[in-house]
Amino acid sequence: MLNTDKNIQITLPIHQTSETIKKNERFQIDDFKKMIRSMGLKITDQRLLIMQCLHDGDKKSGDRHVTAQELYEKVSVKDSSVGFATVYRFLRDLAAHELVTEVRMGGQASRYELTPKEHHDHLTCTKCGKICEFENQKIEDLQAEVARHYGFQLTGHVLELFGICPNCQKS
Amino acid sequence: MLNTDKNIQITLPIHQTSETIKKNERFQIDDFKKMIRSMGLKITDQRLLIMQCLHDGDKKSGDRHVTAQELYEKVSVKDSSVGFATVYRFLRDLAAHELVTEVRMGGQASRYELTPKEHHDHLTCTKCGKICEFENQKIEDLQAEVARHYGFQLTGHVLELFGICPNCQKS
DNA sequence: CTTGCAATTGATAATCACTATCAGTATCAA
DNA sequence: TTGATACTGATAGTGATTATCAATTGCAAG
Repeated sequence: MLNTDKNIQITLPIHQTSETIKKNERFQIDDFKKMIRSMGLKITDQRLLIMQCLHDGDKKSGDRHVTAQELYEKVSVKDSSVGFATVYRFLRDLAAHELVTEVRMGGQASRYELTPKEHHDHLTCTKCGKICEFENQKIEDLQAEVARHYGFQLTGHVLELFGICPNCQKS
Repeated sequence: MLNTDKNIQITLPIHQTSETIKKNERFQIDDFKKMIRSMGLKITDQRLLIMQCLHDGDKKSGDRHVTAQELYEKVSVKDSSVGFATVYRFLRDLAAHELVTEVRMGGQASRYELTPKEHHDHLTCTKCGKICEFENQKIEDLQAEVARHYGFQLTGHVLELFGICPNCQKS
């Protein structure tokens, strides 16, 4: 059986004080509820938990881009009764409403992240894997122009620059 | 049984004169053989046929970006004994050696094209999978500027625009 | 040319990511 | 509280791609 709203904090790491937890989590949960409602969906414990896991991301690696499977596993740790169909379904809904951003790269499964408030692209070092996020309005404008030229209604883009970072250029 | 090297031109469109065919095809075949050898693979009739079909592309739509299935069907028309495993396998080898470029996007199957000499980016329809190629020097310049700004030595990039094509906007 | 053997092939089964189905369950407006 | 309706989890199904393996073939060495 799932936790109800008022005791969802028991799924959080033990070392945090319950004070901190309540304050932080309460804020996020309300936020999540708004997002779910904005899609015209009902609020369920499963969906809140999925959003929480999406939001937390992979704390170890610091990577917010998660596959559906990985997300399902994260969710399972906190509540093993949640089925993966629910995770996939909800992720699809979130992506359709652009509340999460889907990135699919050759061969691999799709990766998802909560759509960041400010858009950014990536500049990745091919040696050390370091990622710089950047934002360039001129490039965005030109992209829109290109799409318009071909009569496309632009819905998204992937811009990844690859290079050698300053550090790796030395060695 | 597969055609041998010396009569492979029988698979070409009938309306071309055999003179034209021999000249054009001879050139391409030698070219293809070089590419296959450069990967350290053996030259087989199947592989030559696959490359030929890849090169010819979809003459009707003018789209060179083909899925593995579509390519398999093209190949099958010319020689129905070629298995689809062979097509997939060879396509994977070609992609690994960057002789073909793979474009994969949300939900749909991968599309492949012989890696073009001149660089271009893609504008992909998320509904039907149609791909438009474009080239925009201003965007390239801005990318270089961004990289310079972060002290990166730029080595490559991926720019994929996603949207709804004019056709799919109607329905 | 033969020949030998490793590379290649095609058929098939398996896998992988994802989706549809459906009976049971939970949400929430009234 | 309640009932229509949305949601859920289990399961089976799909479509693209990959692994397996016995039979075949390319090609280099003789």
